Amino acid sequence: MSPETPADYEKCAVETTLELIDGKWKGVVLFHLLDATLRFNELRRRAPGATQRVLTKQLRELEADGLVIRTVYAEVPPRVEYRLSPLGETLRPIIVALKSWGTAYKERQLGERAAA
Amino acid sequence: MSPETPADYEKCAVETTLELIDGKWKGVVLFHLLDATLRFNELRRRAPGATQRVLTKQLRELEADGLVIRTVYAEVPPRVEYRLSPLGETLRPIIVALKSWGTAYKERQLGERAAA
DNA sequence: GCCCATAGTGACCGTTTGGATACTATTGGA
DNA sequence: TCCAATAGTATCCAAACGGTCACTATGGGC
Repeated sequence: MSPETPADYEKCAVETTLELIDGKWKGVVLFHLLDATLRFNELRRRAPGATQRVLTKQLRELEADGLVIRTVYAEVPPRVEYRLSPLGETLRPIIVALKSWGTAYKERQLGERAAA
Repeated sequence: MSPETPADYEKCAVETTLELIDGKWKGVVLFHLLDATLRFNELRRRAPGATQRVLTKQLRELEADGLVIRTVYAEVPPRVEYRLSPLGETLRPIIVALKSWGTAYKERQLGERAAA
């Protein structure tokens, strides 16, 4: 891990961030938690296509990485809420940037397809 | 793919971007191409750990997605140069943001470990 | 004639990732 | 009494991903 050159060090930093937000549904989860605290099934509805098992796993990873806070209420039926941690909050500009870039990219593609 | 709600649409946009820059070495490659046009082996040196096969594959994906331009010179020994496309250039603020966030994250972790 | 360098490709393999499906506990309501 | 809802687990499976190793073409230098 000791950086041989400054370039090596900086390279790793890009990867570090990507590893944390990489996972098929993590982007979706983080994006929706920007606006609100959500319960498990609310997240499921916002990530249609994600199975329970996978969504659970990704949420646990986000929690383990300190980006998301999971709060369990001792009720029946169970209630579990997910929200961004302060650290997760610092990702906000990045998530927003990813979203707007992706939107522009998709629109560009539509334009190209229309032209063809 | 037709969005059922605005939220669904926006979610996909985050994923769209992540899918393009996801890949173990794509972040590294893009980061280094921010500064310079690089030959294949120059990129290899900046991504130590990536094998030829994998690096080639990721470069081809970046090329196919229109983020990177690959130029082959008919020389011997071969010379192939990689540089950001105009579209890839538009990722610059995101790459820079990922890098600085990752740097801060790693420093934070060092601080925590030192405190423990 | 042989080796070097560059920028790959091809065969093979193991791990990780995500997905399908079925199952659980608890309690309030019909 | 039986069913529904929530937030999961458990088990099994397929595909994707990355890694290792060997191999290629070409022309210049020794």
